[in-house]
Parts: sequence; structure tokens; C-alpha cells
Amino acid sequence: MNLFADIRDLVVASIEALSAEGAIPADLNLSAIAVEPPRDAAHGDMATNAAMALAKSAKVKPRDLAAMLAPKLEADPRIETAEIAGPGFINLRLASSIWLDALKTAVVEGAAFGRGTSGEGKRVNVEYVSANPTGPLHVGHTRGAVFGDALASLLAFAGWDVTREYYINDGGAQVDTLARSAHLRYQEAHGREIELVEGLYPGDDIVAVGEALKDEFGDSLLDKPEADWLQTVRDFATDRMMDMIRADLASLGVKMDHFYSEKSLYAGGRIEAALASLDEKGLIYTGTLPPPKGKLPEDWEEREQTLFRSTDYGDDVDRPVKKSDGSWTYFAPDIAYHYDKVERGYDHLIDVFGADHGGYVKRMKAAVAALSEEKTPLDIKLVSLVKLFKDGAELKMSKRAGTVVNIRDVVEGVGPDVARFTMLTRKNDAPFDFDFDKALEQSKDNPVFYVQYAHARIASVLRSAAEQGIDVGDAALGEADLSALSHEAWTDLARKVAEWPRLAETAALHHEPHRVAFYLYDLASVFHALWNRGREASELRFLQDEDQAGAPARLAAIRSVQVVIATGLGILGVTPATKM
RNA sequence: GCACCCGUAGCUCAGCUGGAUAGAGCGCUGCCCUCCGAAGGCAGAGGCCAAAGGUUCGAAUCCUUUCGGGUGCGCCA
Repeated sequence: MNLFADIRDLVVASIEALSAEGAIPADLNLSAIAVEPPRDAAHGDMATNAAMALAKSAKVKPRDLAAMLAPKLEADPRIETAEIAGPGFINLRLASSIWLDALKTAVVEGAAFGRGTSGEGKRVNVEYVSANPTGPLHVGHTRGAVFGDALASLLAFAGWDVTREYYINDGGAQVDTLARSAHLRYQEAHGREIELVEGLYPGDDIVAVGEALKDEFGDSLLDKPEADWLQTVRDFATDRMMDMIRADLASLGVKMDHFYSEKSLYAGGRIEAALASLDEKGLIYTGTLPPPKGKLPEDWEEREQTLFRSTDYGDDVDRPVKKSDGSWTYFAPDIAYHYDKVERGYDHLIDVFGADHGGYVKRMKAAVAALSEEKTPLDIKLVSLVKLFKDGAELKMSKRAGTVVNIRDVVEGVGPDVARFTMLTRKNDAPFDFDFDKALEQSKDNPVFYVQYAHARIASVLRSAAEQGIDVGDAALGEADLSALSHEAWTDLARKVAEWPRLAETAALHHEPHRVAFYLYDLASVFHALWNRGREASELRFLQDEDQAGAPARLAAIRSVQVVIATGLGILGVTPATKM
């Protein structure tokens, strides 16, 4: 149920009625008509721009059209008043019972309240994190993980059939480096003196892999040429790293549906197949690229390579799929991977990348457009970098200095709920400063606690009510007679609750989970305000000794708030608190 | 040099795919606990939406240019 959509239907029907009467032309384009909450609450409950949007094509002045439309709208029992304002807005005021009904709906529908159908059950693949399996996840990955996960949940809530996917880069040179690093640690585990060569991974986690290799293989891999052990150690080490990454993700509450291995692309001839598909379309050729602009690499020389004609699909230059020595570039398996996603029949693809991969967007989109013959849209969401602050100073991360902050450090420091919520109070493409001290603060300075506090307060009231013998089950509250909630404060609350379905839908449409976070903050704010009004006006208190009969209605109202907060937090991956 | 992202209150940020007098938190000023959780609430001050043009009934939002920040820029992933 979405009241705004219902009223928009009413507006459209009224327009069509005017057309049928011959008052305005038929076949107007109605798509620009919007029914929205007005910015200023004094303007009413909802506003529609219909008269202004259609004035031109209907050849009627906006206010004249509004004057024809308003009476039709007012004739509907749900509409109390329809006033023409400004350049031609129609401000609608709905009967308060309509709003109060939304409270009841929320209680009755529970977690399903606001669930949408705009996704139409279509299949979307959301790929996120996809960090190299060469070390633990660090803070930079946290934001991508949290964003991708919330986006996936949001889309599922809007009616999409969502697959959460992680692409394991286990096929390139970096996993050979991992294997060499692990083998060195393996030798170390056997008591050998080792020297960590420049270019190998120094991480402590690889020491543990070395130990594990010793436990698994004894000394059978010692003193052998690299060719004998490389593949074994590589597979072993990547498995270990992926276990660690899975554990890191789990600590944040992120669970993937699918891990897709780059290595499997090489084995199955998938890269050749994908490139053959491009070749058939005449998009693969052998040629040379112009030198990069700006700072020329010192060892620049012109070489022939196999290139993908990505410029046909909006890229700035064509991109190499093979190195000059004939081996694949990183782009090639990526093309194959996306070819696979297209072939798996998804209606929509989403990649969540770090902002440092921004230069990759055009070529990836070009590849998917070509492979799917522009049938499968690919959205790439770039997540900006995270700057860490502690004790008022920026924490610089450096692998060499060993000051990398991992997901584990964040989760252990502030907990998964705070980490997730805070990172989602920002648009994905805005840079984000993560301040440990603020994240730990438990006040209104910290939006997580503010929202949690509202949820906990409601839980507290419901507990007290239950102790007084009131049935606070949703079935009972859902049957409460809400007409007693005549005070305007209740309508204010109901209006906010009723906004949720529409908000969830637009947030999903725009791929912007942060809107959910901001909405929850607003909702909590309306609730806290109502709570405090109860101090002055005892008739607004939820539990009143002198009016026990009215308790179910009031409890239903706050229960609806609790339901929406729980649902919204669920989408963000944050656990609602019942006690703090 | 080129591409992408970003410039909104002193600070950190929203602004609902173009709507009415641009919002919130922090900070600042002043209030509210005998009372369901003060981890909260109310009120006030604070703005040339980086700048200049354009598009139209209407622009913080779309287009162009300039300025200022961030991120990238053949055989690294």
C-alpha cells in the first residue's frame, strides 16, 4: 500500500474524466504528474503538480486547469480539501482517518509494510566487495560491503529477485605473488631464515597460512622448484584468504549468495567464448594505441595488441584485452565474467566499485552493452574513499608502515551496527570521514543511537503495557479503534509512517539506501517529539491511568513506528535494540 | 592534458530523477525531568546553494564556460 500512488491514481483518473468531458484534449502525456509530500507541511498533506505539468499540452492556463481538477479531487471521500496555490499546485488535505489507517496497516502487515512490487520479480545481480584474496578486508572495503549489502536488501524489498555476488580475483598475477609469499612463510614455519623480497605480501595473515601449509603438507613442498608447488600453494592460500574474508564479512553481517571464481573462467574457455562473441560483432581487432596523455611512462613504446572497440559504446579509447606477449589483460576475464552474468539471464546488473576504479566504468559498460546487445543495463556505483579519524587526527593507512585498519578493527571498535549505519548516512559517491570517537558516542550526535533509542523506548512502553495486562500482540493492536487519536500529533506521526512505502520505493529506484537512513532519523525524531509532548499534555501519553480503554489505539500507533524502524534498520543491516 | 565524481549554514551533511519562503545534526543563545527511558524535547540566531551565462511557467537540481577539491589515465589487478 502506498497512499501517494493511490492518490496519484485518483489524479490521473480525474484528468481522464476531464478529457472524456471534452474539457481538455485527450491523449495527454500524464507521466510528469507527481503526487508528493509538500516541502512545507503548512501546504497540506500532499501536493500535485498535475495542472502545471499538463497546462502546456492541454493549452490551458495552469490555474484554470487546477480549478477544473480540484472539485473532482475533492469529490473523493478520501480528500478533505483540494486548494489551488502558487503557480498551480493543488494542495490536498486528506481525511485524518486515511492517515490513521496507515498506522493500522503497518501493524497488521508488520515486516511486509512498505514492501514494493516495482521490481516486478525481475532478476538483478549486485556484485560488491570483490576484494583480492590476498589479505584481510580493510576499512576501504567496509563501505563498499555495507553499501552493496544495503542496496541489495533495498532492491529485494522493492520486489526484485536479488543475487548478491562476490567476484574472486583468483586468476591473475597477484595470487601467484600470494603463493610465493605463503611459500616463504611455509619455509619460515620449518625454521628456515627467510628474507621478505620486495613485492611480496608482508601481512601477518600469511604467516598463519605458512603454518597451515606445514600442517597440511609437512615438508613435501620444501626445496622443490616453484613449478612443482605454485599451483598447490596458490589454491591453498586463496582458499585460506577467502575463509578469512568470509569471516570478515560475516562479522559485518554480510552474507553473499554466490562467490564467482575468476580462475574458473580460464579453465572453462569462458574468456575465449566471450571474446568470440565480441569478435562476431566486429569489435575485436589488432592494433596499436596512442600513448597515454599526461605523464608518459618511461618505458613507453608502441606495440601491437588485441583491442576491444569500446569507443563504439562511448569509451574514450579502445581497450586492450591481450598484453603484447599474448596473455590476457585483467579486462579480459572481467569481460568474460560479465558475459557470464548476461548469459545467466539477469534483467539488470549492478557493480559496486571503489572510487579508485572510476576509470574502469566506461569500458565495463561498453563491454556489457556490446555483449548483451544493449539489452542488459549495467549500473556501476562508485563508493568513495573512507578517511579514518581518531583522537581528532586522521589515521593514515599504509601497508608498509603496518597501519592498515581492517574491517575487524572497525567491527571490534564500534560494532557492526554503528559501522553500518554511519556509513549509510552518506551518499555512496560522497567522501566519508569515519570518526571512531563520534561513532562510539551514544547521543543524538550519533544517528544510530537516536534511531535505536526510539525503537527501544517503544519496546519499553510495550513492556510496561504488557505488565499492566494489556494485550500488545499485533493481532490485538491491529484491531484497535484508532478514531480516538484525534489530536493532531497522532496525525503527524501517521503521516510520517505512511511515507515509508513511497520512500522505500524511490530509494530503491535511485539505488540510494542512504535515504532510508535519513528517513529513519526523521521518523525517530517525530516519535521523540511526540513522547516529549506527553510530558506537558497527559492525553498524549501512551499509558494513562485514567484512560485505559484508549491504550490499544495509542500503542498501535507507536507499534507501527517500531515496525517501520525495524524494517528500515533491517534493510540497512542494523539490529534494532529493545533495550539500551 | 583528458575522463569521471564533488563544491549547499562556522563544521558534517540531506534536499525525494525541475516545484512554493532551501532543511537537519553538531557548535552557539535561552528554556523543559514530582510525570511512559533527558541516550530526549522546545525556541532563537546563522545562506548570493563556488561564479557567470543559458534552457522554461519555475533551477540547488538540466546544459555551457570558468574557478576550486577528489579519483583515475597502455602490457597492475
